[in-house]
Amino acid sequence: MPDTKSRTRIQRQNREAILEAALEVFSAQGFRGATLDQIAAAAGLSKPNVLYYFASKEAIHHALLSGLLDNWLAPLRALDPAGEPLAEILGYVRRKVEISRDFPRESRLFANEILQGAPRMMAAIEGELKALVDEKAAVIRNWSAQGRIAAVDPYHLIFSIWALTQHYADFDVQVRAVLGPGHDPFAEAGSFIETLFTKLLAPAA
Amino acid sequence: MPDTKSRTRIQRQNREAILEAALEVFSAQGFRGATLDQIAAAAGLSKPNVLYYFASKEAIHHALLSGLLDNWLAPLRALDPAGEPLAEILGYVRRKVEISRDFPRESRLFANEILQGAPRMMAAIEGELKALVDEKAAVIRNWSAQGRIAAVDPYHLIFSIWALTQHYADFDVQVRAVLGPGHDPFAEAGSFIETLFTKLLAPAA
DNA sequence: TTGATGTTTGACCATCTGGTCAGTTGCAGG
DNA sequence: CCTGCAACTGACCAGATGGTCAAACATCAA
Repeated sequence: MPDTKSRTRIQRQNREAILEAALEVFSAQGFRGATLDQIAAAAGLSKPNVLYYFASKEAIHHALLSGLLDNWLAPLRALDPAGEPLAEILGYVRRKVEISRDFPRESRLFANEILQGAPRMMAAIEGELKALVDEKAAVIRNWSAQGRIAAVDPYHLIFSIWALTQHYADFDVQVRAVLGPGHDPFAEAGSFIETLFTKLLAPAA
Repeated sequence: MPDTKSRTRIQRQNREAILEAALEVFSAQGFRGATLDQIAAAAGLSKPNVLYYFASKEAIHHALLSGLLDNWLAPLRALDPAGEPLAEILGYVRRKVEISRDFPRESRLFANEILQGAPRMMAAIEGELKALVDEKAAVIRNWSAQGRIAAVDPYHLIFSIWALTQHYADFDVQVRAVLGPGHDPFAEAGSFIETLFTKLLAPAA
């Protein structure tokens, strides 16, 4: 199992193909629902060959999840304490909507993991994720205290942004089934959610 | 497989025990992740005995899902076109929060199903669910047109209620991990979400 | 060309899992 | 007490699945 830093061209290509295929399969079927044969077929490789690049099914899943966390936290990390409060929060919202639109499989992979009790991500959630949220919640609380935005619980503000944006990726089939054809769920959601938070955060008169 | 309408006391008890156990296991592991052995163990029965009451794993899952839909739609169904608009919508929100608090496993079962593309629920979603949402969306749109609440897209209003309330059931472990101890997520969420929609729906001055 | 290393595969294995079945046990009505 | 049906079980099966391995094949520098 060659996983030192020295990767040949073929190694890089095949590892990439496997991760892409695994994302497709894991996000649609969950960890236990996915099979190595499905992943191998989707990657255009034989099963033993897949296991030549990754030690186990677990290892593939783990590689996906660790690669995911940074991208997942980036939008919140970019929230600037020195910026204009409402613009910063709406910017965060917009970035999250875009991520849901452009990376729905990643969102579903994450949702699957949390739904099952986050067995393989608890550490990251209690560590990195919580630390970042704590930090940004303090920033938002400060903005509220200064009267620059309405007084809201910053944690639940963040949760509500997660809930609203991820919903459109995770429950995509339901949203589309209910809306019927001729809709662009993410575009509509974007402006709806923006309105929602604009009204919520308007400072008291 | 005795599933006529005539059920003995033991039949009722054991079927109930199996469904309860299956809800626990399916909601935590997803359909493919769950095994009959787990369900049988959780129900305190042997595997063959479980299959004496239900024809297959599929049949158990199906029984759970069909029993679920009605309870799931009830809160929206209760939204009264003749009532006071804001009170009706906030009442719907409150009912959904309570359901997330009291039936988180059912919420996760549902979430698992939708996440995987709703393979066993598409019909119900495109049928019953869509019909009910269409009906209530028309009611809400009417309220908006009359200026009794702000002008909002009624579909995305309903989606946002689903997203916010179900998030606290489906992502419970994440919410608790981030909040840390000493919190009552559902109580806090309840008042946060109520505030959110109150501000959103306030009619234009 | 050749050897060495990296890549790929068919065949195989142990285990798990949904499901079957013949037969045993329990129980209620006569 | 007995009979007949409901309830239950151990043993078993076939297919799926994660993973192994020896051997074959490709690639490339010397």
